[in-house]
Amino acid sequence: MVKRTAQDIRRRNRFDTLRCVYAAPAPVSRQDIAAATGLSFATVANLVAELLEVEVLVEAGHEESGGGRPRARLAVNAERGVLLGIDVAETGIQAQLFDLSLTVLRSVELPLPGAKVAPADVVETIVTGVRELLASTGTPSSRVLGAGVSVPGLVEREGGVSVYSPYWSWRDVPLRALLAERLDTPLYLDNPLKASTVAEMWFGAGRDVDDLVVVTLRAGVGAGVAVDGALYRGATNSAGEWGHSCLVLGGRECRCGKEGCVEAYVSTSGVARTVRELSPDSPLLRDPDESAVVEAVARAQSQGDPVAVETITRTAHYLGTALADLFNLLNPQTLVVGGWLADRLGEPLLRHTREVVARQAAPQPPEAVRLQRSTVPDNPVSLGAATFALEGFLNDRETFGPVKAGRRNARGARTRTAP
Amino acid sequence: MVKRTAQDIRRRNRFDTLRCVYAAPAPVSRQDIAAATGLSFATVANLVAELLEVEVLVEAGHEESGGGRPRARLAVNAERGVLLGIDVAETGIQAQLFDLSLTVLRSVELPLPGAKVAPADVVETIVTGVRELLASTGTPSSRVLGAGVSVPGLVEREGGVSVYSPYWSWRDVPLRALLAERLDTPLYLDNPLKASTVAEMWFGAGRDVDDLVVVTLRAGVGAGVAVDGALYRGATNSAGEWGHSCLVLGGRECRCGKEGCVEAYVSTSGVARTVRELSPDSPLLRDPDESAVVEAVARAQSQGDPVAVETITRTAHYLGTALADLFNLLNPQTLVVGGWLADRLGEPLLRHTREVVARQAAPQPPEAVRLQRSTVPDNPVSLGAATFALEGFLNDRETFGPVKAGRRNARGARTRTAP
DNA sequence: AGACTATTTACAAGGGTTAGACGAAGCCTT
DNA sequence: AAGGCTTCGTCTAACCCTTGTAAATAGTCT
Repeated sequence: MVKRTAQDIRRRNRFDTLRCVYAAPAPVSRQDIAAATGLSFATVANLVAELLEVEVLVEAGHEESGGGRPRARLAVNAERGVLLGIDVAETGIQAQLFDLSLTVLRSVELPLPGAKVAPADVVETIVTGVRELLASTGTPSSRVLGAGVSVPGLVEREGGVSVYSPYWSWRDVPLRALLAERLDTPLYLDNPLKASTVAEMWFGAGRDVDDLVVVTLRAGVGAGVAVDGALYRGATNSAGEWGHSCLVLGGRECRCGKEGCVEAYVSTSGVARTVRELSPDSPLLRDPDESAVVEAVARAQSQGDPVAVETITRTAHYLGTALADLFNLLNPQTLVVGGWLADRLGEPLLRHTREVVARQAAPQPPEAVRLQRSTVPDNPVSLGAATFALEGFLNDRETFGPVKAGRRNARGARTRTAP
Repeated sequence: MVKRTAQDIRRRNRFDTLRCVYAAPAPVSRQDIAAATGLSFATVANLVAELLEVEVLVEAGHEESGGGRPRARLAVNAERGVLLGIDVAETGIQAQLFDLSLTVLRSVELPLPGAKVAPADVVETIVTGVRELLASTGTPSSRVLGAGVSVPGLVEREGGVSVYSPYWSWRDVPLRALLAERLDTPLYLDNPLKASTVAEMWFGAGRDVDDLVVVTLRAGVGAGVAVDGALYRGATNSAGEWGHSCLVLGGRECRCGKEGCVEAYVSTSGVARTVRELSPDSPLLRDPDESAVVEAVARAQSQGDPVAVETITRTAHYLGTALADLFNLLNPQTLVVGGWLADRLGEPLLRHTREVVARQAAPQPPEAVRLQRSTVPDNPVSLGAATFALEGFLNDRETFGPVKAGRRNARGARTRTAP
């Protein structure tokens, strides 16, 4: 059984406090934070003092006051340092440099060799990308607070090992160790589903929600689950493998070897297949590339093309059925749909899906079924990876010591004066 | 956001400590508890002292010692009081009286009126059952520490309200309030899935596991999820509604109105349907009652009857597929299958199911896929209901105050002697 | 009886939260 | 310009929880 200590509470409260600051569109006051987190004002003041001390937060002006001392406004100190977020995908990597407010400063995309990709190739590409990001922005590596790396597949997080990667058939590749030889910064490894979920929790629809499910629709599909404000990882950090859940027993063959997987219906290739099933010689299939088909469907449906419209309807039916199951099983406060496919097919798909979900999720009352599109801009995976680095930094015991004697003494407290 | 305090830690540790004592087949020492929970010995000694004080635990002899002070053995004080567990099902209720070691002292079953069942009927039946249990055992009601009531459907736990009950079309019935008028004991309301899961966590396969999924196969089917040693409830306490997840899009009609639900395949009626599909005039169907069909299948398969064997195989295929999805999505340490159907079909079903799950849960390594039958004897629902009452009692601030001044003073500690 | 050993108990220290007193910083009135 | 009023932020003492460690305890062994 995992042990829980008082410091976990503190850590959690620090997270909540900071999440509040990130979540707000404008600088917030200590009072706002206390109200939002449910913590006492004293505690918030404590935590904020600590965050100001290490310069993660800064004071940013004051609120208007109608008599009485004006509230100080707090904001993230974007200048405090930078974070790296790296999204390793099948065909290439995207590396992004963020300031501490998690604004993208610069990004690069680098292809991976087309043939069999070895761990060394990925390491080399990442290192190149990182060097380029730092060089082009003139950032000394001392300012990097941490780097998050997302690799597909099963990841053993603490050890920084890619346990299994489907594309490249990796087994137990100690990726963090390999990268640590080349990069001098704290490294955090996880997979894209977890990264997207964390991004959504800090900066997206999960900001003011404690239980949510994030579903990502791209070439593959998957889910991330957050319970009680924390990412749910399961026993071996592989919770959320939802893409190969069975939607149709004995249905479409899936690339995983099974039949009827969710992914065979609501991924990029799944949608393309739906088009082919509906109308094998539809002009939508002119370009055989599956992404192109999806783009074509998106364009055509807005002009009322019947095949495109029916494709959307069917996809919504598949997706809605699968999502209703998630609602019933996990009962989240809200369910977020993101990923390239969801972006492309956008509101029309979601609108239909919402109807299906509402119908199928009975006996859940309809208002309990909140379904929304991801509000995270740009690439949620690299943002999420950077967020892992942020979380890691916030847990750094060097910076955020247990109520440091130094600081407290400086303020004259904590030193027992009596016998 | 829900607030976390230091007392939560204490409460949690108290639970863990006691769970240890319950879990062990024989009385355990403080050292055993410390080892099992990962707590320091001092803390365990603290908690045990408190539990001894309120007489929930008693010392039960000493271990053999090869030189040195022998370890004291601790056991639950069964005499400390009694708990009630009430399982309200479609056709009748089962009420059980437990001592504090959660041994059944007596049970009664009472039918509910066959026609439309009103809340007052259920209340009346429960009250009758409880009176009978107490009268027949000569238990004064002052010895009852609490009563747990399981009702099917959606339950709003804090309020003690049955939000929706499918059998009787109840909506927002304030069951706890109604019962409180008639019974003078703390009441805890929840549904059968949650109850079974909690029973499994305290007394079954979840004793030494922090993340588990409990699947119940009866007339209906459902799941319960425990995360991090605590029951996962979701946003509105309705997590675990798994029975109407889609297994076959457009498949068998389900009584819920949807098609292809898990429940239409692996419930009692689902199995009977499988038999009918396989061989419409099989002798297994002689008795048209669905439970009787399942019993017949269980008997016949052990004699190698081909229809029965094929029924088992198919059911295992359905069940295995559905369970593999749960493994992939939730990644529990272990998955427990219980319920009348699982009891009847027993090991043959599980053996086949295990194979299917192992095949379909890739890329999970096979050893990560632990699938076992429920080890809770008798009725897990009423046991779980009683466990809710136990948990409630353990959270009672009267009994387990925050480090009570009284007790501590008696022992001479905690009173600052200096200025 | 005395030595030895392992278990309990007691206690102080350390980490956390929080109410409440008090100084600080603005508005407003006189 | 001074003083009242009001609200915010800091500080401190009090309380809750865990835990390392010294002292007391209760057995076995010689």
